Amino acid sequence: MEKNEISSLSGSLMSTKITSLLIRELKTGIYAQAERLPAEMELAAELGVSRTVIRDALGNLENAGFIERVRGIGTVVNRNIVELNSRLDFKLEYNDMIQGIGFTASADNIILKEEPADENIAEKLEIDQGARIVCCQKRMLAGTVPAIYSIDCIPLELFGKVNYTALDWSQPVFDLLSHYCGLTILNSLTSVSATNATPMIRAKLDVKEQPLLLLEEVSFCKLNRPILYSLSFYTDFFHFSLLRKKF
Amino acid sequence: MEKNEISSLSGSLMSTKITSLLIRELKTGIYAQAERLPAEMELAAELGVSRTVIRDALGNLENAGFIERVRGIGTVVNRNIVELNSRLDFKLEYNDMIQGIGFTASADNIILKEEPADENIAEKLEIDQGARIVCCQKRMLAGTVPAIYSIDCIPLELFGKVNYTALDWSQPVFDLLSHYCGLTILNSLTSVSATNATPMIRAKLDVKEQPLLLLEEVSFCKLNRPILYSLSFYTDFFHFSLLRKKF
DNA sequence: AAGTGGTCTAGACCACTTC
DNA sequence: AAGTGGTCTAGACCACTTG
Repeated sequence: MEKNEISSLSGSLMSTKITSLLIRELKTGIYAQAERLPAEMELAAELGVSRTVIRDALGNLENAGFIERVRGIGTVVNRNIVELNSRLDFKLEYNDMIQGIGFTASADNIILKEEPADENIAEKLEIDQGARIVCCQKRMLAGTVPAIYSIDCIPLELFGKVNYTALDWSQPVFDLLSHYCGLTILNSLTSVSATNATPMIRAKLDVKEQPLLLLEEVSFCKLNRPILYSLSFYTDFFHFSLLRKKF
Repeated sequence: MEKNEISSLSGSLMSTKITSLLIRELKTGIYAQAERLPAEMELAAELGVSRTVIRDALGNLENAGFIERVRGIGTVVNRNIVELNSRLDFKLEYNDMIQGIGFTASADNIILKEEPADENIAEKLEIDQGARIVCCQKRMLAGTVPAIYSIDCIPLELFGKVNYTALDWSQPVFDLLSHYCGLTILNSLTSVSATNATPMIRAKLDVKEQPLLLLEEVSFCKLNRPILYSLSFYTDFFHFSLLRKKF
């Protein structure tokens, strides 16, 4: 963990860089076996930043449940939570989720359409009803096992002059939005439910009796701007974890 | 929003008190219509605390998705998120969840048992396999509609000299743990899935085809100490929302 | 008594957006 | 140029836990 590593980290703010660094060190680095983190003043000195920045970063880690800070004791690591990999409260691309548990991700059965927005989608994406949206349905595989069926809807206007039909929609939608629309997804507001879905989706996911987990979500970029509406159907291939906090 | 209100707020740390205050003001108080919050220096002056504390509190609000802080612009309120009421990433007692959406909460079909912990529960609660646990099953109603079936398991030793069979188990388990064991639940690690449950549970919840949402959770008090293992089966009476963040 | 995190002061400069 | 949030300095004291 050297100072010069920090400048190359993701994130524009120093505290987010330190946050990422500490998460990495907690998961697989020099704190991979640690039950405590060093004192705030120590960390500040080691990483060459002020205690302010360290406290910001530790605050982020605490919010994510990775650590607990206790007066008089120190910064205690919560290993149960550091070691989780499929967290429902973290927004990831489908590919990253699949790779995160050690499988090769791929997509097939891709259907690309352009449609007018219905009332529901128009409201969610804050666009006019009837405005054109691009809808991409696909099936995601983990290795050879079908694991997710997704329907992603994006306002056509976000593509500007880009011809969306020429893009490779087997790529993660996050990447398309980032490369061709210059938009970065920061978070998503998600509704969770259990469903039997449609016979078509059940067939594609190769399930029989078993119900599916449905995530209906609106994804936002900077300043709460909605840019993506999606439905994702999950088989029990994934075991989603979630930290629920008292407020 | 007066200074003397602050001292009576919940939480021991000043920043958590300010956090609660600001959430209340954002939901139903003087910022209920606000698109922005005042500048940090202004808030600090108004509330009689330093900018440090304000920044801690705003950090909490940002982490919960209520606001976004932008350099050069200010603190922007995310009304979509402030106005949510059933958040899956917030840990609430069943009663509070039901009352939160405007219904009267009650419990029936209560079954109380004492059992030895099986391997799974022993591991989750960090107790010896075979150690005695108290299991309380019940059905929660929203008004007259069955909405949740829950199974709560607590290590017997936590009750010390208290005779648990004499307690009123229609009360929230949080309250029993707090009053009789002196333990406060801070958060829970939850596994989310879709299930058809058992015929008994389906019958009690009065559902036909519709699958249920299952939350399997371990609840923790201070220093990551597990004190409660529970299974909760939810009908589609609840519409759970969740903020998923990119990290 | 020593060490920890939580709060505070009273500034300062930087990066960014808006006017 | 003015105002915002992000970072920083160089301290200080308090509340709490441990030796």
